Parts: sequence; structure tokens; C-alpha cells
Amino acid sequence: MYNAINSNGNGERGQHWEAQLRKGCLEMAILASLWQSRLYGLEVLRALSEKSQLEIAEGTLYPILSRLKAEGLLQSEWVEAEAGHPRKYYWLTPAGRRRAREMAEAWTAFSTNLSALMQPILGVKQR
Amino acid sequence: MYNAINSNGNGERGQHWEAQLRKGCLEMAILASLWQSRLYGLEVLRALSEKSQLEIAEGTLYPILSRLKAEGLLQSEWVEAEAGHPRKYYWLTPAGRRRAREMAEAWTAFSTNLSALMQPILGVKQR
DNA sequence: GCATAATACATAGCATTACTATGTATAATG
DNA sequence: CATTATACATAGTAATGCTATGTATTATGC
Repeated sequence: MYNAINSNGNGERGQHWEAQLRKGCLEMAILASLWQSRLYGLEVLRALSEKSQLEIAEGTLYPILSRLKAEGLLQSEWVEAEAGHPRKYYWLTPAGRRRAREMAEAWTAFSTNLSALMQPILGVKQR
Repeated sequence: MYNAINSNGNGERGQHWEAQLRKGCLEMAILASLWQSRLYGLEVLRALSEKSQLEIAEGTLYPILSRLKAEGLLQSEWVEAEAGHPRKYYWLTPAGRRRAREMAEAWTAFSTNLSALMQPILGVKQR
């Protein structure tokens, strides 16, 4: 599985059609990354990268985390590490878990529909 | 198959998290709708709605078609209908076909990755 | 013939969301 | 102590739809 979506897409116009493809999915992806356990910022980045080859810049992540927290979907706390830097841990609130579920379901339907639309293109190529 | 994504999402903030989910996919979807045959504007809308439950407003469609044409991915021509209104037909240029393929492939990878991230959420719910 | 409705396309202002560049703070290392 | 690494934060900018509205042409009914 290769990393098809990163920040340096190679389209002609704007060079970023791939970036647009993933815009709007990031909140959902970030909520999902926190489903199974609480994580601190850079752990979220690593989880996304490892679990779904989704590379997000730090400057993108933190405003989103901040926004989700302001919305009551996440809670956070500062933890002084026994060794190393203090870290800000995030976890899903009950509202956050509900949102994550809603989004996961919507994503499933949406992606299935869109993939169906892509089939003729991929089918021709495979021939 | 129900229409999970339309313009009146029901989230709390901004009410539009679902709209964001599909932003960025529309160019690809529109290019895909033209893969098998040329269509005029409202036919594109209907094709998207019928093939993938994707509802786009006319005001959204035409700027995108215009943009794709400016970019050399589409070509268009006015056709006087034998009965009814004149219509502007669109079809993919060779560059447009290449773009559609690239996007379809990127989409496949991207959506597979993201769906993997969603599995724990959906798995828990199904239990 | 005229007014209204339907069809088809177009556009401008606005809202939203990342991306990019840059910065602050703290701990670790040489 | 200076530099590097880790961790978090933010402001300006770019891109893309959404919403509201408008223009143009054809069809319909009175």
C-alpha cells in the first residue's frame, strides 16, 4: 500500500487536487484515531500515518484538535512526562464518540457510492 | 442505499460536516460522470444523483465545469435541441481522461486507507 | 399574443477548511 | 551554554463549495 495522498500532489493547476480530495475528511480521521485510546498530538500524527498513510502537518493538526475541543467532542489535559517534554493528551467525549460513529457511517455510504462511480474508469484500465 | 450525504447535514456546529466530507471529491465525481459519454449540465447532475446519490446544486456544478474546461480537462459545445432548450454538452479531453484515471486510483487508495481507520468504530457498533 | 412556468446555464459573495510559514516553550545533548 | 529535538500554537493565504440570485430560451395555457 503506497501513500497516494500527501501534501505535495502533482497536478498541474494548483498542484493540489489530491489535497482537496482529503480536505473535509481530517476531522473524522482525527476523531477516529482517538477511538481506541487517548493520545497526545504527535501520537495522533503517527497513528494517522501508520494506520492510514495519512500525512498531516502539525500546523494542520493543532487547529483541528483545538476546534474539536471547543466543540465539546474532545477533552484534553497536560501531562508532565517522567522523561521528556510535557504533552497534551486528548480523548473523545461521549459527544465525540457519537460524532465519530455518525461520521464513520456517513463515510461508509459516501465512499461506497463514490467508488461505484469510479468503477468504469478503473475497469477500463484493468483490461 | 440511502442518501447519506446531501447539502443539509445535521451536525451541530455549522451543520455541514457532511458537506465538508464531500468537498474535494466533486471534480473527480464530475469527471467520472463523463467517462462513458458526453453529457450536458443537467444530465451530469442526474447522473451523479442516480449513480452515486451525490446531490449537487446547479450553482455548484457550473463553476466546476467551467474550471475543468479552463484547465483543458473538458471540452464543450452548444447544441440546439430539435425540441426544447439549447444545451451545452461536455466531454473529456485526453488530458481529462488521464486526470480521471489518476484521481480514480488515488481515490481507491485513499478510501481504502480511511475505511481501515473507521473499522474499529463500526466494529464496536455492530457488536 | 402575453404571462407564467420550466429548462438550462451562469455568477458573485460568503463560509469553511486546510496548507504554509513561522513562532514559542521545554527538555535533551554535546 | 549553544544547539537540536520535541511538542504545541497561530496567522495569513489559497482553494472549493454553498447560497442566493440572475439571465436566457423554450413550452404552455389563457
